[in-house]
Amino acid sequence: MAATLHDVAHLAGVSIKTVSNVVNDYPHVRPETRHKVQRAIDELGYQPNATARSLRSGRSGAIGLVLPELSLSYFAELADEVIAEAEKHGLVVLIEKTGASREREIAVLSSPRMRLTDGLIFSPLGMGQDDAELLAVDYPLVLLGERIFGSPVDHVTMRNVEAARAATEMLIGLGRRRIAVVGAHVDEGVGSAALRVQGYQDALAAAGIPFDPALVAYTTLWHRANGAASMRELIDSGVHFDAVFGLNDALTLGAMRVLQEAGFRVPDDVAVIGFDDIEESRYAVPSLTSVDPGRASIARTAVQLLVRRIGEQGGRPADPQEVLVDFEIVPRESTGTGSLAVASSSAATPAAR
Amino acid sequence: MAATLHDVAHLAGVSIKTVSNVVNDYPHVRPETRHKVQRAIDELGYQPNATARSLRSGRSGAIGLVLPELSLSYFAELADEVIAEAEKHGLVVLIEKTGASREREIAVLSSPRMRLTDGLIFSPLGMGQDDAELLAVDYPLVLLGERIFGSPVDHVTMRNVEAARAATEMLIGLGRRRIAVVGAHVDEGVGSAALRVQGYQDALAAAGIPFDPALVAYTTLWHRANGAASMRELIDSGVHFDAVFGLNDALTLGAMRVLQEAGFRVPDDVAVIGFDDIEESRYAVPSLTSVDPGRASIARTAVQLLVRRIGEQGGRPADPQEVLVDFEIVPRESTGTGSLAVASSSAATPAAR
DNA sequence: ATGAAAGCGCTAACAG
DNA sequence: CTGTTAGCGCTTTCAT
Repeated sequence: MAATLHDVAHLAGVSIKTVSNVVNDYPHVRPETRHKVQRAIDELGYQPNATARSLRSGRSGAIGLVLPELSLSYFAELADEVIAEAEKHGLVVLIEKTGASREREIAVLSSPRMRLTDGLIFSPLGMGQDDAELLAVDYPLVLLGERIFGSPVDHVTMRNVEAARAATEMLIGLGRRRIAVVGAHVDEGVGSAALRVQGYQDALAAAGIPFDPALVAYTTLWHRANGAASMRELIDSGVHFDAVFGLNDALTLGAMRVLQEAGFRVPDDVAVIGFDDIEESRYAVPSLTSVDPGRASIARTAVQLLVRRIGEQGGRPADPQEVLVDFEIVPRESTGTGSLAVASSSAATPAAR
Repeated sequence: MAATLHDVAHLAGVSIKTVSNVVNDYPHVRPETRHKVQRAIDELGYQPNATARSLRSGRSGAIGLVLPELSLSYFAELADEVIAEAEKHGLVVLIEKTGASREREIAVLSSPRMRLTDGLIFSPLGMGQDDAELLAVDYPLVLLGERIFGSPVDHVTMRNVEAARAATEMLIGLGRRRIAVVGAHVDEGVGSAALRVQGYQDALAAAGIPFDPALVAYTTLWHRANGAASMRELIDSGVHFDAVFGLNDALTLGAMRVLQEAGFRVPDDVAVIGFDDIEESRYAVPSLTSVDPGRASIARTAVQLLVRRIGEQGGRPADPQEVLVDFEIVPRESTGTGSLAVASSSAATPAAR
């Protein structure tokens, strides 16, 4: 049986309040007493009971992170950064995955299991704008992503339209005119796909390039397999294109794979750019140019906003904030613009064998 | 303020015990009463307070998963499967990352923050055999990985030696004799690296191929960058090789990238096989043959063992179990043995442009 | 079938 | 500076 405050107090010959004071670094404790208590603590291997503490204080020291799936690199990397930032605030992270299902997302929002956290960072993929009011929960919540805007909670998101436009402009700047898009979603007014396609169209329009619907490949999910399948369809359709803008990196890597398999040279025949800048893209063959949407900054900001909300005393809560983080294009080989930085060897002797 | 049992009891005109009975599906409640209570619950939007429940019952319904890093695909995919399995048991997963630091790992083991969980699935990378006794904690713990054996806790691990041997034998079966290894660790008696190198050597010995230390590339971490750097060194060293066994996939993908950059054809000049079978390997160019060490099975077994431990009543605890899961080699293009399954198009018209 | 009451281990007034 | 005491919201004997 684990030791309690009582046990320590008893052993040290003081009251539990004093022990509590020592444990919580309350300033006004005589050094002598503190010492005595500390010894008892060490002797018994006392560890405060987090649950009891939490019940009493109303804080658990844990925040929840709700994601579609961890095996999608973007989310895994995001989770890593959320955990790192949470740790700086003394918080631990409970991860719940929804598989991008609207029902699961809604269920998690009202799940009592999550009552064990002080607040949630919520990244939906199934819910849409119409579900905005469901976000008005009675605990601190920070929304991520592009599914819902104008909700009553803090929201951290990226500049999808601008970033997609910049990516497309880069391809145009390379002289490409037949730019395919992989990963569009059918009938979706909002969400990452719609916004990024919007940016793509904006760029075309600004450059006076007509939009050709035949160049748009639709998928449901954004996994590698979907990108591969889309590209296959695109190629089979016989449509001509000289560049590809993939709406996320996983998708794009799958597409690029099929592209090469089909005999296209990247970037010579087809220039390729992705979105997310996951680590893998740096090591693909060829390395994939991508848009870093500001993932690290999103994670940091989300945790900070959540911590602020959690810390809000009963008073008047601050107005919900919408934070847009900055993006950046990371040029690599797939657009022929990258340095060979990653894998260049100072004296790479191709070593014929 | 959230409603409590009292509020509900008051509104329904019953005692809190009755409400509790309803909430917990206690059988002996009159349907009529149950109904009345349910209405009060709905009306108030009552949600049981997980913390209070946890304090009273001694169970939080959360388990901890301690990993080196989520952005390593192997661990992200493992985490995904642990979460899925935990959910089947009604458990939620708290993830803590250690960055593979021994100090952090040891700290987490005794961290009161983790007292908020009912048990831990612990995957160390920094701790070693000498730290085995530190695992004798007073809460349910399931060990993963190959850093520590014979500890006093349940342990789920893979057949490293056999799997590595099988991988090497596959390369030998392809007629390769100069097989390089990427990712070995210096001075390590135990751990994944040592075991897998062992399997590699066993295979060589069994085939009568002399072991050439010049073919072993050492790294510290197993990230893509390390594999890339190692391969660069190997190539620069001028040593001749016709196959590569990478001790994990990330590493191997980095190595394969550099290999191709340096002008080697895979698998013609150099056959490549990895270890872990992460999703990405299916979409690499060429797709990477890999050893699936039984990740899904490890996740499932670990959760099940932990759940069993958590459920153990005060009585005599079961003896610690060591579970070895089965592995499987997944042949793909990098060894010239793979089907084109992933990306083959039934009618792939290479579409000259 | 339901109610009363005693804590789980801790924090936070409030005394002293 | 330290002790006493009252709960946080819930589960759980023990009665009734």
